[in-house]
Amino acid sequence: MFDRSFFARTSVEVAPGLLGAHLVSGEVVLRITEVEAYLGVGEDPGSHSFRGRTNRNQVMFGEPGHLYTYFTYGMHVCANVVCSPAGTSGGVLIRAGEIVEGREIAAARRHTSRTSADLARGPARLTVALAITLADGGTDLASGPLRLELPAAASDYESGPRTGVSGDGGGAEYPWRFWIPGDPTVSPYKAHAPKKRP
DNA sequence: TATGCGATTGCCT
DNA sequence: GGCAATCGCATAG
Repeated sequence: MFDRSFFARTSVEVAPGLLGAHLVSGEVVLRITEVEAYLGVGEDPGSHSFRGRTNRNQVMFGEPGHLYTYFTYGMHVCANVVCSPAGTSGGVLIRAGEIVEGREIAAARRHTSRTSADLARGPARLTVALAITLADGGTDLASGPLRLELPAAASDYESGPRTGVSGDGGGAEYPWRFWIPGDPTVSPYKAHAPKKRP
């Protein structure tokens, strides 16, 4: 099932509802176990859209329920689901999940992972496992080979500070990381490296 | 135009 | 546990 209006709310409201959802990419299906919410213009210093619309983040200002992809650290692609109504911005970063179908295909793409839990544990790892690239940015996740299927029932979840978000006024104080408790595919929490104090 | 760093990962010690 | 890899984006000048 896919309900567009589900995504037309703030990313913090949407994020826990994505736990247990299936992200389908061709033959490979991911069960989402960990996400992070990023809000919009002027609301969230950790968000790519904090300073307004740019060429990179423009899809976050479009129709909710689409895919926002970005390139980082010179080598990695991460995937978000666009939230909040068109004209406003926000997104939910898919941080980790369990491959529930097409495990052999995903493992072939992820030749460095040794265990099945490692296949899609981490935002850049799961895009490799699902073969999601920058070219998939803007895709409508309602239908097609790359799509999102919402869970029938809400999952239990825990929340805490986001990973990789700087602590000094960067929005690390907000508990906008959500995960399914006890799931082995949830990435271990790692606080952002503190900046040097002169 | 120049420069610093990031919503990370994997290899090295 | 520590750090290199690697380049697009945003900010400063």
